[in-house]
Amino acid sequence: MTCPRRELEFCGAILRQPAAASSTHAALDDWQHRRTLRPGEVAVAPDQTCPSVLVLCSGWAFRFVQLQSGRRQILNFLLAGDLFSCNMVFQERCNYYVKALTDIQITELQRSEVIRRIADDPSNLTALAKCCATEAATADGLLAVVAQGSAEQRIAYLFLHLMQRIESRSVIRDQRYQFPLRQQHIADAVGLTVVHVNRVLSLFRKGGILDLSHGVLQVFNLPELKRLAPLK
Amino acid sequence: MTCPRRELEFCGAILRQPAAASSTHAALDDWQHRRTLRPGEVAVAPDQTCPSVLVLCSGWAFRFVQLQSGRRQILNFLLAGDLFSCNMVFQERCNYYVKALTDIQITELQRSEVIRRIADDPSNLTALAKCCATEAATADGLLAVVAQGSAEQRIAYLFLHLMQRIESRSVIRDQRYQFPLRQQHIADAVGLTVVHVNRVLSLFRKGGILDLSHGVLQVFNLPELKRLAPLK
DNA sequence: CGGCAGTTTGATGTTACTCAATTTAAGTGG
DNA sequence: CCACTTAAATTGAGTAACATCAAACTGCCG
Repeated sequence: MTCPRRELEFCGAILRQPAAASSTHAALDDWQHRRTLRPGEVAVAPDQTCPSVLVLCSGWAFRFVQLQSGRRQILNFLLAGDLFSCNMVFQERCNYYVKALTDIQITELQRSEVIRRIADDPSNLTALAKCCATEAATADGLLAVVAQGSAEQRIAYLFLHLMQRIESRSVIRDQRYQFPLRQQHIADAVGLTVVHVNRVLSLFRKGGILDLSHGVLQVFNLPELKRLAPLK
Repeated sequence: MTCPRRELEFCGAILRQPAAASSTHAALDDWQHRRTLRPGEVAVAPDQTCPSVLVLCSGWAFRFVQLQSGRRQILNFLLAGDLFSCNMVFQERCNYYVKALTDIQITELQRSEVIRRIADDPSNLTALAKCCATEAATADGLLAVVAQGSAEQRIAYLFLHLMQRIESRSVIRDQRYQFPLRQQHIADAVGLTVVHVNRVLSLFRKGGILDLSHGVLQVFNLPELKRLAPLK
């Protein structure tokens, strides 16, 4: 469709390419299916079994768990091409929600077919492994910074991390990034309150480091931002 | 050796069983190797390339990252049978430390052989996937509780989580668990200071919930402990 | 006995939370 | 285009949780 070529990116792309030596696009359509969601709509929830492997194909989404205290923890943000999670390849049940942040398109891949392709082609297995490794490293990094860092460090880290991921997908001009996050999302991702996130963002703005508004992140002082983030 | 049968547990056991239809134990010895470490010794560090897949075979260890602030974040604790991390199966380089908490034995598996066995037997792939899924879920859970929970909730969660894992490996009597953690380790795992961990532990003790001393965790009021932990 | 690592306790400081109100931005229907 | 509604961002004041600093205490080992 209007989907960019990088549609399935990391794991996804590599899952798609080595189809059984049949026809190119026509044959693919019967094991993959497209779905569209509006902002705020839930793509998967922990109680439902999910028969297919889900890949975000355009837009932004986020994966989170709901705590019984009423709070939620955003585990990560999903960008175009991201697998919802690597577990999804092998597990029917997931223990998290995925919600659309913007308008999104998601691709549903038939699980059995995905597994077959992985078993068939070792390079696919390697690709999946790389995907798992990245996912794990991301989780570790966020844990470390949330557990050990100050509010400024947490937010700086989150932004840098997202910036890198966006950069790997598209060309950035003038250090401007499309950033459809609300302050509440940032808060839920790094374990702060919205109010406090707001204060830190104000500080960053006044300090000439960056400005996030109207869904656009603009970085003025990248070195300073990097200095704040405690690892990487 | 003196290693219990559950040596390689989750992934490990399944990696070992389906050897190429050759002899049983004699043939295995040439692709796996045993190493012994004392408490505090480092098994792997981020800068070194690691030619083999490492499995903890006895004792306790922990995986952590060192932040430039001087703090460290313990990512998880390793029990007998645990793979150091699932990434290790495919990646030579790891971006974390693993350090012995007690006397430990570790098994080094030749990576190429491990990969071959996974590729050969689909059930091994499934086992590895299950291992990744568990690892990811664990990471997500810890992140959520560290980001969103109070000091008491964090510690309660960590303890419950470790208790479950110990239970899955051995029989527990009287709610007594071997727990070789120092308070510093708890602090570094859940993002608190030692002093504060100490206070919370005192509270738990005075509240008749549990007592951790001399390397033994004894739980008196399990329901209350569970009530504290915000998820699971 | 002295030294060391770990634990415990107290006093004080600071970060980040809570509650509450105001302002701005973004829609929506007329 | 303008009144009306709603969601998001911003600001202030008071508070609670946790950090920091410092010291004393414990058990252990040489």
